[in-house]
Amino acid sequence: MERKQILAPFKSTNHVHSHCMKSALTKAETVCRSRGLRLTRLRRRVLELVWGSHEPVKAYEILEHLGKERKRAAPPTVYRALDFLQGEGFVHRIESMNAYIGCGEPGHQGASQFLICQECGEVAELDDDEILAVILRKTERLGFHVDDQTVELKGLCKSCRSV
Amino acid sequence: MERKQILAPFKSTNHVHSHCMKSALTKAETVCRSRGLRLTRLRRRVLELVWGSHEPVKAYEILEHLGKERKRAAPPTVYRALDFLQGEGFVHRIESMNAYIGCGEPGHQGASQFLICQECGEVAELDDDEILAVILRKTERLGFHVDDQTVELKGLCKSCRSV
DNA sequence: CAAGATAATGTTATAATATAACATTACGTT
DNA sequence: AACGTAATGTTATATTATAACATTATCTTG
Repeated sequence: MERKQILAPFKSTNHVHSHCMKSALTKAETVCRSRGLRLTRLRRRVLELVWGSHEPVKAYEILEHLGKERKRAAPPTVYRALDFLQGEGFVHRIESMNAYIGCGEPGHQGASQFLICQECGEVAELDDDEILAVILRKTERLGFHVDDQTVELKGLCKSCRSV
Repeated sequence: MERKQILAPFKSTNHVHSHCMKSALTKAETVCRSRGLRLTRLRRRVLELVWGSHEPVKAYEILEHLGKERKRAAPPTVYRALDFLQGEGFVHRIESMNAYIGCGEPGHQGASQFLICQECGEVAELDDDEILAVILRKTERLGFHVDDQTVELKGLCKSCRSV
């Protein structure tokens, strides 16, 4: 099977978000089980909160939510959970926004490219062979070895363009 | 003349840094004059400090330097100067590091790709046609219109690989 | 099961990064 | 010189993130 290159498309208007979230959580559970990791109640809840939308979520927004549910929550609580989720490929950090987004293919370890709509805020995630290939080709020519890529593209998604 | 695509290469060991800095400042002055902008003493000094090395410089590092030279300096002093310098294409912000680097082609308005060596810290800057083209091609296919790209590639530069 | 080891979370404090809002100064124009 | 605008100064505070140590939960093994 060919590798999936559009990990998360922009959503259609009739997309049922609860399905995305549920599917992501189930996938994360499966991956954790197979990797011998603990998707604790806290980590699961943080993952859910990140998956609350297809827009990047800030650490302190998550913190606020948690604060309503438990006695209180301090920043390390959230940052540690996010670190775990990031490390396992369940969420990604959008560097240019200091925010987090659910991974379209939970547990996926490749290099992603993010398309961020400045109008609606939604983010799509690609793992595009050709983009990666050209980046590697051009940088290798300079003797550079890429370990980690940050590719964040801001602009307008299809639906926002046509409004 | 073909457009320059390597705006700032990794430096050779015998590179004379004062020349880079001087050339960047001169260029910035010229560009400001032609755009009717004021490269004030403060802005010039901040630009110099960013150009102090080929590694990204943090806002608060600049602030500290300024603090030694003037009575005191507050954050807005630095951030405002950086905003100006960024806006005119004299420095770039490296999003994944919260830091700033001199633009290899001061005043240049294109989309850059940054190669960041995790060993020596040095940054090279590209404005690569092919990378840009593939990104535009693949995103346009999805109906997405790119306004702004962040491409930051972390890894090992040639000299650090061969050590 | 109990005891010890390890992993996860809680807690307190503080560091690092960035901006808002308003006051003052410098500069260009007439 | 007077005015308007741009730049900088100043104070306060918002936002983002981590260090360090205490406690609790879970796992492992005797």
